[in-house]
Amino acid sequence: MSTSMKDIAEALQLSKTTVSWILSGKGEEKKFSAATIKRVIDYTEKINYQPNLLARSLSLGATNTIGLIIPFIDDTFYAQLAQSIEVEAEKRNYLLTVCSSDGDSNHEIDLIRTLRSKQVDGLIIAPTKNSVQEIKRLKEDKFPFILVDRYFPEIDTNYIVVNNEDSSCQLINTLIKKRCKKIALLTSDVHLLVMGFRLNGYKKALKKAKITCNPELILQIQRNDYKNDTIKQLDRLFKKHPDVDGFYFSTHYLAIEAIRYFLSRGINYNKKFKMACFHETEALDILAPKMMVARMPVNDIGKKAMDILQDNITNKTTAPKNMTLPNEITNI
Amino acid sequence: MSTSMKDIAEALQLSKTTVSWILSGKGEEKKFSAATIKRVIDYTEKINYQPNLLARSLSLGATNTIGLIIPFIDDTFYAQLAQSIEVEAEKRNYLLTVCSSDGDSNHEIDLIRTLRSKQVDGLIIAPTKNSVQEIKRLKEDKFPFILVDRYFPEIDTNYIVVNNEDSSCQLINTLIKKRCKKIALLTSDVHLLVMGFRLNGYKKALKKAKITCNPELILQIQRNDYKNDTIKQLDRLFKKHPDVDGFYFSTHYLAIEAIRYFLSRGINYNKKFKMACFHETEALDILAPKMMVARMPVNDIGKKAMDILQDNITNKTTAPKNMTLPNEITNI
DNA sequence: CTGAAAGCGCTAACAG
DNA sequence: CTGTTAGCGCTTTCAG
Repeated sequence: MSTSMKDIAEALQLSKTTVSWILSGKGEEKKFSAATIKRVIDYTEKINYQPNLLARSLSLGATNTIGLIIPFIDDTFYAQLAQSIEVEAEKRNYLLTVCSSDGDSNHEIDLIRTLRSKQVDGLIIAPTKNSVQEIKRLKEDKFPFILVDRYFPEIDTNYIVVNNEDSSCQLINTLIKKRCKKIALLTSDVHLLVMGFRLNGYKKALKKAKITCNPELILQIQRNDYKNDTIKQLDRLFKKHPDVDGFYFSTHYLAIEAIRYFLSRGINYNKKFKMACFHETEALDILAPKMMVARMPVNDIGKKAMDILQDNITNKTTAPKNMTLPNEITNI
Repeated sequence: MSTSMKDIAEALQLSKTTVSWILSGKGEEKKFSAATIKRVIDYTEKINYQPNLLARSLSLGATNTIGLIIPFIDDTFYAQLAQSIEVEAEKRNYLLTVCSSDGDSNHEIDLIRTLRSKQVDGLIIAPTKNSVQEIKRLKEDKFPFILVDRYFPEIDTNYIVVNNEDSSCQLINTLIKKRCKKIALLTSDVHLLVMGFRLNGYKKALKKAKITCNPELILQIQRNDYKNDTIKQLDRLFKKHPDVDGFYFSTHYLAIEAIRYFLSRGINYNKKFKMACFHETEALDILAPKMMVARMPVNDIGKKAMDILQDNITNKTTAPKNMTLPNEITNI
C-alpha cells in the first residue's frame, strides 16, 4: 500500500499529529520549528506522499466533491453545460464528478443514491422525469442540490431554467414578422414539461398574431425512433399542407433531422422556409445560415448553479432559490 | 447527520456487527434468525438507510469507482467515448467519474493526483502531452490505469489506440483511386504524435502511388486560433495551388471549418474535390455526403479499455497490455 | 446465533 | 513546540 501519515511520522520520529498539522499548512500557526517543518515537507516531497482523501473526508465530514447528473453526456448541450460547471466547480475548489443517467429515471435515482452515499457535498441534477420521489427525499433530508434545465413545479427547490415559453414566443414572432402564415412545430415526447412550455410559447405567439393554431402542424416526434418518425411525420405534413412556410424546431437534433429530410427530398429549405430552433448545434449555422435560434446561456447556468449550490452547502437552511434565465434570441 | 449503523444497532438493540453482517447480505450465511434479519431489513428500509461509502471504502480498501480523464468533454469524440466507457463501467459495477483536463497538462496532472488521493480503483486517461512524468509515476506505483487514444512510446503501459497511420493511408488510397493528383492535408498542432502518424500514412500512400509529396499542401492549423488560421492557410493554398483536387482532414473539426470556408468562398466543394476525414461529427454526412471517413471504434475502445483495466485492478502485476484497433474506413 | 474490539488513515481537542 | 487520544462509519476477526 501507499505510505500513510503514520509511516511518515515513524520515519521522522515525530507524532502523527505533528505531521498532520504541518501538512495541512498550519505549521507556522502552531509554531513548529522551521527545521521540523522543513524536514516534514522535504520528506513528503521526496517520497511523493499523497494523503488518503477518503480518510480525510471521513474525518472532516466533507469531500469537496460535487456530483453532476445529466441525461446524456454526448448531447452537445449537456456536454457544454458539464464543461461550464466543471470550470466553475474548479474555481471554488470542488472536484466535479459527471455521471449520465441515459435519460433513464431508475438509473438517475441510482446515481443520486450512490453519489449521496459517497458523501458528495452537493448535487447538480438535470432531471429526467420520474425521479420526483428521490428529489423530494433530497429536500426532506436537507441535502444540498440544485436542478438545472428542468424542474418540478410541485416541489419548492433550488433550480435554474430558461424562459422556455417566452423565448419560444419570441422566436415565433420573428417568423411571423417575416410573413410566415403557416408555421409547423416539431417537438419531442421527452422533457414534456419543457416541451410544453415551448409549445405554449408557440401558441401564444400565433394567438397574438391572430393566426389560428392548426394541430396538424404540430408534430410530436418519438424520441426513441426520431429519425424514422421525423421522415414519416414530415411526409404526412407536406401531403396535407404543401403550403407550410415556416418551421420551428423545439430542439436542436430535430432541426438537423428535418434538414436531413429536406435534402433527401430535394427541398431548397433555406429559400422556401423561415426557420427557428431552440438550442443550436455544431454546423447548424452552415446548414441553415438564416435560422433564428434561442441560444442557451450555458455559462450563466453553470455559474449561477454553482453559486446557489455553494450557498446551499454552507448554509443548509436557506430558502430555495430559483432563477429563470433568458435566452439570447438571434440569427444564428 | 444521517443515521449510521450504530444508530440502527441502538434502535434495534443489536450490535453494530449484526447489522453489518445482515446488511452486507451475509445474514443467512452467518445464520442469524430470520426474525432478526427481517427486523433489520425492515427498519433500514423504513428509515431509508444509506451506508456511508466513504467509511466502507476506507475499511475495504476499494471504492468501486474508476476515474476517466479526457481533454475536452464537449468534443463529440470524447463525449461518445465517455458515454461508452460509462456503460461498460456500470456493467462491471463501477461508478465512473468523468473529469476533463481542458487539454492542459497541469490540470491533467492535478486530476490524476486528486483521483488517486480519492482512492479510485483505476484510471482511464486520454492524455494531453506533457504528463509523461505523472504517468510514469502511476506505473512505478503499480497503480492500475490505461491510456486511450494516445500513448507514450517511451513507457510500456496499458493502452488502446487506433491504427492511425494505416487508416490514414487507406483513406488517401481511396482518394487516389478516385484519381486525385493533388491532395491537401489539414492537420493540427495538438496531439502531435497522433497527427504525426496520420501524416505518415498520408505520405506513405502518396509514395506508393508515386505522387511526390509537396510540403506546401500540408497545412498545420494552430489549434488556439483554428477558425482564423484555417481561412488564412486555405486562402494561401488556393492562391498557389488552384488545382488541388483532394482534401484530407486529419480531424473532424478541421473538416467542418474547411467546409465553412468553402461555402464562404462559394466553392462547390462536393463536386470539385474528393475528401476524406478522420473521425466524423454530427451533420458531416449532410454537408459532405461523399466524404470518406475513418470511423473511431468508440464502443470497442470503451469495452476493451474496461476489460484491460479491470484485469489490471484485480491482478496488479500483469504485464502491460495494449491494442491497436482498426478504424472502419467507409463512405460516410 | 450475537457481540466486543481492533483497524482503515486522517483530524482535532486537550494536555503537557 | 509536540504528543496522546478519541473519533469519523464501516468491516471483520475472534470469542463466547
